[in-house]
Amino acid sequence: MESPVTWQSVRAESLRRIREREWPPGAQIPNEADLAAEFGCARATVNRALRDLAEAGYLERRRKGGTRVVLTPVRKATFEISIIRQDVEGRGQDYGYRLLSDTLATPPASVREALKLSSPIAMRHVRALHLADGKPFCLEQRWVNPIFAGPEVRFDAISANEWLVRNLPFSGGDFSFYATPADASLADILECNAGEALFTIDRTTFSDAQPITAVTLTYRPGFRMVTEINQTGRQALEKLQHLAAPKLAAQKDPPFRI
Amino acid sequence: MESPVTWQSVRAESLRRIREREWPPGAQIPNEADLAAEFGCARATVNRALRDLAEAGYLERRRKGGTRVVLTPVRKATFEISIIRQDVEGRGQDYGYRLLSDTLATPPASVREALKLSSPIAMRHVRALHLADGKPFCLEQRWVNPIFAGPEVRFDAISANEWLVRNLPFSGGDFSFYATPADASLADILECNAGEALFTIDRTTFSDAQPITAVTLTYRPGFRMVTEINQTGRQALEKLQHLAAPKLAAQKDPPFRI
DNA sequence: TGCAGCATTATGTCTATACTTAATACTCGA
DNA sequence: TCGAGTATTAAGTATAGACATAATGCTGCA
Repeated sequence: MESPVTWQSVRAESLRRIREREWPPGAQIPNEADLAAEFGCARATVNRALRDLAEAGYLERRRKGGTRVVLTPVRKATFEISIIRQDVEGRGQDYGYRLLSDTLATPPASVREALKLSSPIAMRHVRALHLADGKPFCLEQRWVNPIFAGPEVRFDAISANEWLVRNLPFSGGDFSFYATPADASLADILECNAGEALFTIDRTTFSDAQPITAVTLTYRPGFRMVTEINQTGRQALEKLQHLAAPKLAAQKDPPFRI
Repeated sequence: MESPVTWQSVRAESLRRIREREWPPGAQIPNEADLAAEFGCARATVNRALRDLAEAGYLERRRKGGTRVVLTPVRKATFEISIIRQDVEGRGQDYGYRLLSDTLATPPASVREALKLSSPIAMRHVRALHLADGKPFCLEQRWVNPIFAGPEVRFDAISANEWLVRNLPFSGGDFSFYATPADASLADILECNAGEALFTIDRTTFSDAQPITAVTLTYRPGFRMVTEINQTGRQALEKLQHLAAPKLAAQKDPPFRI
């Protein structure tokens, strides 16, 4: 009895050919129908495998144009952005939270621009400190559109970070990551020296073009954000050995957390 | 004539139900067969749509357990890691490159550990500066395993970054991002003030458990790494209107570059 | 009561077939 | 020679049916 050729095994074998330059960078590979015939499986199975490799950045596919190995592979790294409490607890540390201020004010031009606000409406300005093992971990400075979280929503027991993720999930936006020097105020809050280099994340969030929130997260000195490369790893290699004894194979998406 | 129900339209309608809490967080959703019947399509089509939403982090699926909406959505941000030259050119700036040093030396313990080297073998230590519009953009400090790039490979015209990506692509590894203060040497090279906060990336690369390289990329002050959230966007909404008039729909993966 | 083992169930996947769509390549006429 | 229009190609997707697999949960025995 022949065990079926799985799409993972087709992916594994294809990846081996790419890695070992049997299919060199820039080259066109055989079309799905031919590969299906070679592997002894249905075209849909080949399609699934090659589509996966294309999503991972190994191949480029075009209708009629066929499939080719990318010239300069653009590797993809994926971050899982979890709420800060989960992040701290995931490090095995005690999580703490302290609301510093919560006022209504007109955001500065930079924030209005990031949120694509034409008129200078008043927004909630929330500042809060996240603690790990009792020590400052991350300062959250946030502008919240009061339409989404009016004054009845208090951020003294639960952070705006967590409230928003729980209550307005599934929204879009963008991130930017950079380094800032600690000014006197930041140094005071994060209990570090003025001038220290701090890892910082800016994030804006929208719901269907409506601005929800803009936040700056400033982490304590020494913080690192870690991820693994999107390595289509090692699995399902046994299946195609009658073809070419694949050495490496495939596991999907082992992403990381910040 | 009935136009066929596409998997994108099923994804769009499902996403709408998630967003509008018709399928609230934590709830179990109907099984594939039922949804296929409801939507009037094949189960495979529903499978494709729900699998996509699961990959995007909206749903959790388990055999026999069924499919449920995740409680706290862990958003995924995807970076495309391109070579530095492409990154600079993509900003519309002139790219320049200068090799600073290229020696053989024993890497320090921290690097040996990151590369999982048991014995202190000699590696190539390469330092080079990437320029944008003639000004320092990024300092590359790299340890390269000479097994993969011996002395015959020169890094004076093409950067190690680019040579490795072109010649040893498709390898795995990990990243970490953090902020460092500029010491005197960094300040000198990057033409900034000592003590300035610099965005830094550490990266290690392996090929099948063999260490290839460990690199530290230190960017000039003001550098920002930008990405968009993995927003399953807006498309293919017209198809299921006889069902429930979806408002939002789906476009896949708009990732960014560093 | 407790647990081993089996029945059930929902997702995962493969197949074969058909049709759609994007894009290249070719043809033919100006 | 060029360019418009058409034929062809390869990927994209839908479908029905079948079987595989992982987990749950029930049953019955100890």
